Amino acid sequence: MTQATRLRQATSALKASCHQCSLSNLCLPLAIQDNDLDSLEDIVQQGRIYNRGEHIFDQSSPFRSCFAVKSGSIKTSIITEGGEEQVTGFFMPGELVGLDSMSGETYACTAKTLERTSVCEFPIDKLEELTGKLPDLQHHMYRLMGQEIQNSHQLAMLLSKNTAEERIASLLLSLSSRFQRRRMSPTNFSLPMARNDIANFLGLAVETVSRVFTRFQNQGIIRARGREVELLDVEALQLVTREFSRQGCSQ
Amino acid sequence: MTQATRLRQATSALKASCHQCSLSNLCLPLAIQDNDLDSLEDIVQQGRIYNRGEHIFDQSSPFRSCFAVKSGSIKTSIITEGGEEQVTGFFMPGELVGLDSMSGETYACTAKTLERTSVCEFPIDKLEELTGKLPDLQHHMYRLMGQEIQNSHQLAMLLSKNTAEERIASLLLSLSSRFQRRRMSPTNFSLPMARNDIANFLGLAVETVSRVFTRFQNQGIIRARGREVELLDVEALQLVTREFSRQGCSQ
DNA sequence: ATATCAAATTGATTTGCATCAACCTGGACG
DNA sequence: CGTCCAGGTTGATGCAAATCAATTTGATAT
Repeated sequence: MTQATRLRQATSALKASCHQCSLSNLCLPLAIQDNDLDSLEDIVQQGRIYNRGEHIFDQSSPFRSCFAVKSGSIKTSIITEGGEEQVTGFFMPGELVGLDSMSGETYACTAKTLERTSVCEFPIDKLEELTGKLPDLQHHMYRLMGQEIQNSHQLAMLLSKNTAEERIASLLLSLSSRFQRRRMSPTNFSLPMARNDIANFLGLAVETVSRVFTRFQNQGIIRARGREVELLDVEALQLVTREFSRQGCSQ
Repeated sequence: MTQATRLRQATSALKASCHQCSLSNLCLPLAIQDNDLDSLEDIVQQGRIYNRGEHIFDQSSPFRSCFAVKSGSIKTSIITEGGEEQVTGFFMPGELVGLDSMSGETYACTAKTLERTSVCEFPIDKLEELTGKLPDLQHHMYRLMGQEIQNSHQLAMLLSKNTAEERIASLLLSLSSRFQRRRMSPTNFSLPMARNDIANFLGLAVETVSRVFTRFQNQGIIRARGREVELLDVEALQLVTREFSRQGCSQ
């Protein structure tokens, strides 16, 4: 092993090994032929490990990279001039954070870890260069960004048309399916975020979130103690999310 | 003029002339060097003229193209299983419609004209191919999609944190600045959409929109008669949008 | 002109959730 | 072991906006 190699491995900006990553079927490698994976590995940087509550990047600071969650979880939020916070998303392993910032020279939001979290960093200039060479990767980026727009539209719809119960049921189901895709239990999981974040994300007061949780619990739909949640009746939850529209087209 | 040329010009899929288009400083050409403009013209199709209320594309139908508004205006909306509509955006000349659909094989929303409207059509496969060749164009697409995500986050914030007055003031100011960028009066314009669409977009009841309009009118902030709007006191409007956060950080 | 129908306005009442306030719970730490 | 404090729960009250209901206005056709 040369000194240079040893040095490179010692720096914090280690190359990540997408080849061996367990998330390669969720993350960017998903879009890439095996023989092109090297070129992705060439640009990716292994980020350091963050403790709970640390900032990955801050709103208004220079936009340099997108980040893929490797383990742990992240919340993104916008801070208004008045100091109000609006949580815009929660991100789980394999998901890409920072796409909304592609519109400018600075980050459009702040990304904060919800627990001990590790990430992979994709410097945006190199990523753009690479997507120019790999049509499949470019296509995947478009897909991801399109999906992000849709998610955001879904959130807007939830906020403008649905009751507190419907919003919370939707969030629980969304988390459930995302845990499932990551080969974790879809009915028995630990919420990565605090009630406060849930409330903020869903446009509710903390008290309301709390009340809905206990109401669901009393109805036997879920069992919750702190952040530990068990979905006892998924169908009932799905029913809740559609309650509004069911009334709209009854008879 | 050869017969072939004459024929080509007679078909509905005429090539658009981006070179001569007055929107070239707003639309995709914005991102392209003059000498590359030809390659954009090669893939763009001049769409037909649509009357008010016609559909440009429908949710769940095969996703083929993005559309740039040439004249007129468009609203996009999602229809839920329950038949509920949620307006997700309004689009003015030079703006690109359909970016949210890049995530899948079908359109994620329905695009409907709000008035007599003409569009340019960009077949998505050709557009992707071209963005692979023109880094500036690719960069611009990323920017546009990132902006779309941000817009949607802003909307979510508006819906979850702001009062009816604040939402409507925001919309009026957004329209105002967009008219201004198009060299139309920022204080004197005609709303392209009905009260109903405004209400739906902002998560309000039509009655509330109506009431806020008259309240603003009585306060001398605007003058409105049907769709004709005059902004009499822009500063007051801006103040309304910040009222919430001002209270949050007073003292 | 007049009829017709959708869009918009205005008023009265209800309601879901925010807000205010008090109290619990559990983990960190001296 | 008790203290502290943030995070969470529960209860009482108020309010902004939805809903229900009735007109009015405006556009299009007859």
